[in-house]
Amino acid sequence: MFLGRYDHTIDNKGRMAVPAKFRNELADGMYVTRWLDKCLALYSTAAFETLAAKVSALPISDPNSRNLRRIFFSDAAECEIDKQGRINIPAHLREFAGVSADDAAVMVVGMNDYIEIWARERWTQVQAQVEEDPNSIGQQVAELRML
Amino acid sequence: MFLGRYDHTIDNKGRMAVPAKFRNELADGMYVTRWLDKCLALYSTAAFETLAAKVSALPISDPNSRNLRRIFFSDAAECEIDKQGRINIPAHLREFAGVSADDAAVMVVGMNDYIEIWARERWTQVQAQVEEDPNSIGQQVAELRML
DNA sequence: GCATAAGTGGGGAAATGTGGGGAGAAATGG
DNA sequence: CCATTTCTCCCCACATTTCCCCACTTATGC
Repeated sequence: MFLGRYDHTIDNKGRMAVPAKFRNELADGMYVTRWLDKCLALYSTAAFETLAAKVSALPISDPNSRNLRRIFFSDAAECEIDKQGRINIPAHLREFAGVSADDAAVMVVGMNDYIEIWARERWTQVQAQVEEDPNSIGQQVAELRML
Repeated sequence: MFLGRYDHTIDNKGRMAVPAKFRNELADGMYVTRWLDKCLALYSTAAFETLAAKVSALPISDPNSRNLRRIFFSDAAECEIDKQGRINIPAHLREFAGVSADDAAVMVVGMNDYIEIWARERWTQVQAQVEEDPNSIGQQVAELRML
């Protein structure tokens, strides 16, 4: 279960520290790929394979399904963790997510069954956007509790 | 069943003592997250997992659902209790609840199936608000009897 | 009043996040 | 084919944070 958010950096060699609390669940390897809303997604091997199967099962006749499949697979990369607990994010993914600058600030966000990696500026925007919403996050969660 | 309220403090390391009477029910672990009215909620593992499953089940195709999910999981944290019966409240949650000052005063409130954590000032405000409106509580209780 | 438990504070060891150097592999150009 | 450059990976080093343990004070119960 990936929870919480962590302020990290991607150094000028493209390395990013994986939050220590996430490493156990990623011990069997991990995969990074591009994701919706201009962020990156990091999956454990098991989760990635499950998701890959689901994406592959989408009807090839549907244009949206084809596009999702393209996004998902074409930019995916396996990540290996070094002795300092860091992974290497491929250059094209760093560019996609807007974290290609030297020592770029990123937010690493637990999403229960996967992890999202955001340029910090974009993350604060998302957060601000949600806070502004009159139908607040708390309210929506409260409604979910009732179900 | 969580009952009663307790005057506690969060020290400058972010640690807060869990009321002794709550510890039995939280023996299997607990999770803290943001909640309505700028307070924090503390759940038992079972209760949190139920809620997390509901949030995870929201459709990823909807941008609002994606953002809801982001905020929910990014502000949640598993809490481990130390030998003194304390838990660590993550910094971003302390800020959210207005208890980021050193040795901040908090109110820990039993809410039957979960626990609320309040900055003491905010708690007294809420209480005062209720006192000002003597009819409302009686009225609501009366309405509840109808159910 | 005494014994036990509960809440609070602080010190020290270990883990975490980050930066940089250097060996080796891969790519480029002659 | 060789020499040079570039890139990747591994290791070490440092600052900071986190975690664990011990000690003290207050509250509770017999």
